[in-house]
Amino acid sequence: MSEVTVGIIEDDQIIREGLTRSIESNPGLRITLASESVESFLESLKTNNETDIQVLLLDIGLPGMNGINGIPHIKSVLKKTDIIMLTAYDDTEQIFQALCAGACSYISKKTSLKSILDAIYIVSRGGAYMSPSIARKIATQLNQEKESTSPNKNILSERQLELISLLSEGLSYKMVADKMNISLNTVRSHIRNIYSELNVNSKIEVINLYRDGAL
Amino acid sequence: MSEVTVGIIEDDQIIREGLTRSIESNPGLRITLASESVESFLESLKTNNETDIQVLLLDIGLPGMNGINGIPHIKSVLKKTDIIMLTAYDDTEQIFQALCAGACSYISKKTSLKSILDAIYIVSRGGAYMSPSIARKIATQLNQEKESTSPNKNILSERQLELISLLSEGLSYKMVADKMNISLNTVRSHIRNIYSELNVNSKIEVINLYRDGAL
DNA sequence: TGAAGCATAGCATGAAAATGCTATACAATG
DNA sequence: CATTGTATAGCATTTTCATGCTATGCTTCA
Repeated sequence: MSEVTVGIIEDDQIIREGLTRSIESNPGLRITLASESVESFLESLKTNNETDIQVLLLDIGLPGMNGINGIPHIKSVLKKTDIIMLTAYDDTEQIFQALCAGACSYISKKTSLKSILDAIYIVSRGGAYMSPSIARKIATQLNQEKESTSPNKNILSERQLELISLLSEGLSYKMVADKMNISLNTVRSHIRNIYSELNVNSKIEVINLYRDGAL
Repeated sequence: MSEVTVGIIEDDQIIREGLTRSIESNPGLRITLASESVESFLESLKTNNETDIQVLLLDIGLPGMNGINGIPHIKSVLKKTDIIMLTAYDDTEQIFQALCAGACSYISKKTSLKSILDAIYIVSRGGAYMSPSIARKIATQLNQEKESTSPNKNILSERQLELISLLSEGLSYKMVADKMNISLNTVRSHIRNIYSELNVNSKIEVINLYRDGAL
């Protein structure tokens, strides 16, 4: 397997050069561009006509544009580059913003150098790396988002939910009946019961509730 | 540090017993309960009055209630237990459902035994473990909620999107027509055009695309 | 200036869904 | 042992949807 090309955007010169040295000392990795801000990074890309960056280590706290806001700009030029956030801030909000903006991994600066190198390799192979504490924050956040005390939570039976799940895939009553091995009329009965329990009167409304995790 | 107590719910006897042996052979870990279904697990908890399970390995494909649907039931009894999904299915939808339901980690059954043991330790210390490929799926999913990789992105006009938006709220054609101040037949025309542009043939499919941010 | 795209509108028809009833079987529960 | 809840099933009716056509007025753009 050929070399993995790596970029760095990090404003702290000591950290940036330390990372550069560590990465360069690794035979499978090569730094193609290291900058101290998103702006200068994008400019260097243009002037050097450099596009070979498979993995980018990106700080958040930067002079000028911050790392998260910079992601769309970077992605618009380097469409195939995978971005690893490498940052001191690791609160849940920032993690989510970064991932939603297009980062594929998020690592705390406290992480060992070895783990950072591991992460680069993992990402270059199409994976993503999340440290245990960050993975936990993601899990906790996801699980709270739908922990809503919806009044409709748990009022439907397993069978009813199964039926809704099929409906939500776009199946007709007839297809649902076949798939669940029940008659078309039974599907209708279930639907009637579900509608009256949820106080709705169309498939769409039920599916919206289902997809919002309200059931 | 004291022993980590572990539970297992897995219907395949060979896998269940293999895991049990591997875990028991590890001095820091102890199996307190291994069951072949959520139902029998909950029952055993009751009859044995067992509540000491710090980490639970949970399969999805189980007889009776599936693992994801079982999470709320388990959590209602074992509030402090951390759940690791250990399963053969690893599509994005399932991963998200599991995490949203309250699992803190998700591991493919293809994962090495060592990684599974690592995951148990990590979780018991308050972290979470995501394999590279699963972490990547999570990152991709989060970021797709705003990205436009879909071939259907931007192929619909403003007016068409407005119409879909109303449809997705559960309005009928008639209600949409009133709200948009156009005739019922015009709504039909729009729908026809939308269906042919998206290559679908039902409201549900369009709304699914719309809600997935694919339009 | 003519083609292309979009929004508008109509008519017609068969398929699917929503809704009104009733009814049986089984398990759990008080 | 009667009640409640759930899953099953049937029939009938009205409404809504999906889809086949055609057609006009308005931009935009080559």
